[in-house]
Amino acid sequence: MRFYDTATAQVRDFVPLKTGEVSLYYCGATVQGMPHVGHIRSAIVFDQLTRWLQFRGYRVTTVRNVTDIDDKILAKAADSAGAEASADVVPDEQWWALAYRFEQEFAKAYDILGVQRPTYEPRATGHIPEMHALISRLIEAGHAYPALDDSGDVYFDVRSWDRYGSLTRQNIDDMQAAPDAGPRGKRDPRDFALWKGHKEGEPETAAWDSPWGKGRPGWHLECSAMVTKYLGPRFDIHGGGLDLRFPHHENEMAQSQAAGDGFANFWMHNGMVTFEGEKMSKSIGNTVSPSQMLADASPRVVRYYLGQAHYRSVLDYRPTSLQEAAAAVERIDGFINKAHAKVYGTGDQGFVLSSRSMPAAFAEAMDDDLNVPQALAVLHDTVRTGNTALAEGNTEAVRDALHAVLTMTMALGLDAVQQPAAGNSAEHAALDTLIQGQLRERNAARAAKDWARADAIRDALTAAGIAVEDTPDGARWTLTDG
RNA sequence: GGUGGGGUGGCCGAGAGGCGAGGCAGCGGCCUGCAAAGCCGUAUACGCGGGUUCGAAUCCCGUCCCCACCUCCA
Repeated sequence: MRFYDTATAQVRDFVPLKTGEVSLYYCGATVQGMPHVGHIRSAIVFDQLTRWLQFRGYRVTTVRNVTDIDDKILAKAADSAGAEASADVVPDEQWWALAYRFEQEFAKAYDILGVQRPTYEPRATGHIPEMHALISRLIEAGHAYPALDDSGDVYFDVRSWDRYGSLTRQNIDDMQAAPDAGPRGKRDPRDFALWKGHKEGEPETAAWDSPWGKGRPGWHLECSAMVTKYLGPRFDIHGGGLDLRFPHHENEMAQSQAAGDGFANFWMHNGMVTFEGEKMSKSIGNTVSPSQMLADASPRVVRYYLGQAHYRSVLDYRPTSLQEAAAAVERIDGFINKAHAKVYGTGDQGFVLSSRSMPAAFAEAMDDDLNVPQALAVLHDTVRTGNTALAEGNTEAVRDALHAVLTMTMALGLDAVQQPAAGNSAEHAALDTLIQGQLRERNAARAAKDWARADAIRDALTAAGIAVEDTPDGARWTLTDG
């Protein structure tokens, strides 16, 4: 198994630090607003990674943080005072209530799209003591200092750490300084805040006591403190969006290593979702939310769409994208349904993920830096083989293809999405009874070569949203919707 | 200015020296009473200009364009 490691800029063999176990940390959301599809892609990518590692037999410990305190959360909560209620504004909302409200929106989207819950999902505000400890270590080691003014901030001393910039292979002196950084009591404009002193006007609830005065944590520090707490000073993989490479991940790495922690063995970054060629982001305002996508497509289709490209490539969203994904998913599902009926009849057959049913080419693709597009090509090839077997009535071959297809969809997490209620419900059974009656009548008409009557019955069913297909084993019906 | 990543057929999207991944759409055919679904076939694809090689989308040189990061951002 090998992955691309951002820190070394190459694909390297992946060997876990502890045999049989993998520790994975990936950056979750700053819960300052509604999730958009870019956030969700990242979660799906690392979910695919987690599932694949699990499929390969590793015990995976996954940590995804929630940044529940930051400038924007405080600003938005402040803005909500006396504001009109709207889609994502609750008047007079406390910052912590706002953060939790959006945290739940993210959780909802993750759940619907089948993103496994991480082993731990720590919130920044719950780890203040760990952060203080890390800051103290850095100050003692001479890599951090309290602000030279009276802001109460504590900064990381970039010049004191000669490996600063190594993650992104940048030279400090070549970097552009922040536009309006100002002196702010820093030794170097690129020094970043580990601890932010409490400011006039900020709520008291957003300030914690510390050896350096009241304040709140800096963003980069949170992650370092939380990774170490849950995964130890050295762990296997640190993930996140490509946009977090700098400064966020660079700073995390600098402060943790300067404090003496080994930190991540691999850095994995997912590509951005763009909309008409431009990065989807809250600041540009060109975002598409998961709920918008889910209004047009089933969760399975959305999951397929967001997970189909290679994780490191840009995924450009276009209006027709979901329809194309839907057609591909229908092709897969059409085979699964027909094959299932052929092999197991109407009875439910529990299916267990098994490496024996996994085509070698699929596994090789996944092992090779998670090459999902190539793995999907294998999946589609298997569907074709299965469809041919179905047409030939070769039940053995249909069963093999079905098992292979189910295994692959499970490995990709496509089976984990919440499906619309169907299948075994009483409603479905009632509907089936009624439709079977119609189909019997249609069959009688067909036997009598009364095509007009046969087609009228089919047209009526079609109009009701029920598609009829004639197969070698008789007519089948499916709901057109979704 | 610095650092990364790209430009592949109508669209999406893999590959990275030698039988044209896969999906979507299109066209032709098979199947069908007709459909649907499925299957088969079908494309002078690799930004541009040079070069290396028996052979280049893949390597080298040059060149144009795009995106991301350097400021909160998955």
